[in-house]
Amino acid sequence: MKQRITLKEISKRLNVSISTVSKALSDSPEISDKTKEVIKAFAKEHNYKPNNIALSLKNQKTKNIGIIVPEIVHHFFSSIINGVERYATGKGYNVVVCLSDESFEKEVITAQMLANGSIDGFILSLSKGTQEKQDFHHLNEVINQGMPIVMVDRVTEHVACDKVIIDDTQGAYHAVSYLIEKGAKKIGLITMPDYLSVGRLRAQGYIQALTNAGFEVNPEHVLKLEELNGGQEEIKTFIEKHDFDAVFGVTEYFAVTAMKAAQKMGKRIPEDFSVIGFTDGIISQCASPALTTVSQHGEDIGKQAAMMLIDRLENEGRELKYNTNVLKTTLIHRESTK
Amino acid sequence: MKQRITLKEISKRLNVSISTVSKALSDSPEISDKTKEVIKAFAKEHNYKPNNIALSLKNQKTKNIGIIVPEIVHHFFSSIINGVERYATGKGYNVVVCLSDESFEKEVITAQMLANGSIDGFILSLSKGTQEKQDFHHLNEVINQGMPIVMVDRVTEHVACDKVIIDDTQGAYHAVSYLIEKGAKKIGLITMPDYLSVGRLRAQGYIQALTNAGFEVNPEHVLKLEELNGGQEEIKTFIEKHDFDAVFGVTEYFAVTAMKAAQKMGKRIPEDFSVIGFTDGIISQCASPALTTVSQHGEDIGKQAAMMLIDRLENEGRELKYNTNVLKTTLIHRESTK
DNA sequence: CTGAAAGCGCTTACAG
DNA sequence: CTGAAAGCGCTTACAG
Repeated sequence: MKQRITLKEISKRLNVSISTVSKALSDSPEISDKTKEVIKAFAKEHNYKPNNIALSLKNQKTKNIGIIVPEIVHHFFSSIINGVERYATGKGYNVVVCLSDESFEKEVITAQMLANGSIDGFILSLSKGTQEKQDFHHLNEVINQGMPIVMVDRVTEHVACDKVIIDDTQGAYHAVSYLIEKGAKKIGLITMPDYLSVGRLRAQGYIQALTNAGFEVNPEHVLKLEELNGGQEEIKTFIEKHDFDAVFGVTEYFAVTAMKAAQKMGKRIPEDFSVIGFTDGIISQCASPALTTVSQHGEDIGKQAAMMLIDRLENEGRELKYNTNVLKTTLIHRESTK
Repeated sequence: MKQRITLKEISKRLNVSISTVSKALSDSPEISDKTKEVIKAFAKEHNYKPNNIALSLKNQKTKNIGIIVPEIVHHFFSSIINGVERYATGKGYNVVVCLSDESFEKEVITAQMLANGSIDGFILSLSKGTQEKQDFHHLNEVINQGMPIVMVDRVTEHVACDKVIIDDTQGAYHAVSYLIEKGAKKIGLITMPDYLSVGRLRAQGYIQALTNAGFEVNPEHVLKLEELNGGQEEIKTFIEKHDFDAVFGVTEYFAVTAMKAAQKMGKRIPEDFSVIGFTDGIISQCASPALTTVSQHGEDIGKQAAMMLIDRLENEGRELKYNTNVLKTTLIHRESTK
C-alpha cells in the first residue's frame, strides 16, 4: 500500500526544486530538455498523477458538477443523468449525483452541501415537496453565492437561472388530439396534483385538445393522483366507472396501469380502448401491447442542461443572460393506439 | 454575485488572526467566550461555510466515493446506485457516479481519473468489455496506490478486494426448479455469453435444476445473446422453433421479450407457457401479465457495498481482510407462472 | 487567551 | 535554466 507520489517527493529524490519538477512536467520552455527528460521519466516510472484536490484549491475550480434529482430508479431521471454524464465527461467534468427523494428538506440540505465548494455548479429538478411548499430560498441563496445552477423539467419562475424544459402542454395536446383523430369520443385523463408543474401543464394540453375538437371537458373524467408510483386501486375504479374508449396518462406508469385495468375488464387494446402515456421509457416499450407515448427525450434534456452549465462555468467573465431552452416532444406510435 | 467568505476575510474584518477565527468556529476551549461569540455571529451573518476542497487537502480525505457502472438507464444498476447514495449520504459522503458504457477503455480511463484524488475509494461493476478482455490491471494498479475498491455483481477473482454478489446459480436453480415443479417439461434458457460471470452462473443453475429433476440438458434449448438490450428477432425465432412450455430468461428483458413472442404465437400465459425472469425491475412489474422473477435486491447490494467501502475508509489503521458478501435472491411469484 | 508558523499538493510571478 | 516565495483555504502544534 504505497502512497501516491507527490512533486515534493520527486524533487527530493531528484535533488531539484519543486518548482522545477512542476514546470518540467507541464513541459514549460523554461526548463532544459535534459532536466525535463529525467524528471518525466522518473514521474512516469513512479506513476505520478497530480493531486486533483490541490489543483482544485489552486485553480478555484473543481471540474465537478452536481445533479440533484427526486429519484434515480426512474427511467426519465436516469436518462437525464445519462445525458449529463456523457456530455460532462467529454468536457472533463465529473458528475456528483444526489437524490432529494422528493423531499423539500433533503433538497435543501443537499443543495447547501453541494454549495460548500466540492463542485462548480449544479443541475436540479425540483422535488415534489419543494413544489408543494413553493419555497425556493435555498436555491436563490446558492445562486447569490455565485454558484450557477440549471433547472430541468420540474422548474419554477421564482428562481432566475438557466432552464431546460419540454413543451408539456403541447405534448399532451398532440397526444389527445391524436386520440380524437382516431375516433375516440370519451377520453379519460390520469394526472398529478396541480402544484406539480408538469402535471398542470399536461392537463392543460388535454383540455385544449378537447376544447379544440368541440368536446366538453368533464371534470369527472379527470383523475388526479398524489402518489406517483401507486394508485392502482384508484385507477382501476376510475376505469371501471366510466366507459372510456381512450385514456391519456400523464406518466407511463399511469398509462400502463390504466391499460392493464382495461384489459382485466376484457377490453381489447386498441380496438375497444386506446392508451397514450408520457415518457418513452422501458415500461412503454415492454408493455403488451407496447404503449404509444409522448417521448420527452430525457437524455437530450440532460445534455442541454450540462451544456448550458459548463458554458456558463467556462465563460464566467461575460455575464450571459439566463435562457430557457424548450425542447420538442415526439409522439411515438406503438400498439396501444389505432 | 458576491464570493463566498473565507476565514482570512473574517479575520481581516474582525481584526483577529486566522487561527483565532478557525478555533472560535470549531468551538475550541482555547478561545474566550466573548471572542467566540463575536466571531460566530459574524460568520453566521455572512453565511460562512468552510471550503470543502481546502478541508480535503488538509485532511487527506475527500468524503467522496465513486461508483462506476456499465450503464445507468437500467433498473438494476440504478437501484444499486440508489442503495449506495442512501447509505453514503447518511454517513456524510457524496457519491460521484461514472459510466463505463460497457467499454473496457472507458472503464480504464474512468478508474484512473477517479484515482486522481477526488474520491477516497470507489465501487464498481465490471463492464462487458473488461470481462471479455479479462484485463484487470487498471483495478489492481489503483488498489496498489492505496485506494480501496469494492466490486459488485459483476466481479472477478483476479482482483483482490471486497465484493458484494448474489448467488446467481442458486437463484436460477430455484427458478427453474419451480418451473419443473409446476409441470414444465421443456424449458428454454435465454442467457448471455459465458464470459459474463452472471450469465455463466445462472446458466449453471438452469443445468443443475434440470439434471436434478432427471431431465436431459439439450444445448439446442439454450440461446446465448451478445446484445443485452436487443436480440428480439433471435428470441422470436428461438421461441417459434421449439415448442417450449416454459422459458427462463437471465434478465427481465429477455424474459419479457420471450413472453411477448409466445403471446404473438397465440399461447396463453401461464396456461400454455410460463416465464421467469431475473431482476425484479419495473419491466417485470408492468408487463402483462406481470412477470414472475428472481429478485436481486439491487438496493441492498448497493447498501452493502457502500457499507464495506466506508468501513474500510474509516478503519484504515487495522488492515481488514477482504470479504465477499453473498446476498440471497428471492423468487417473486406473479402472473407469468402457474 | 491570541497569534505566527508550518503544512496539505500544487502553480506561477519573480529573482538570480 | 533553476529555485525561493507566495498563495489557494484550512487546521493545529507550538510560542508568547
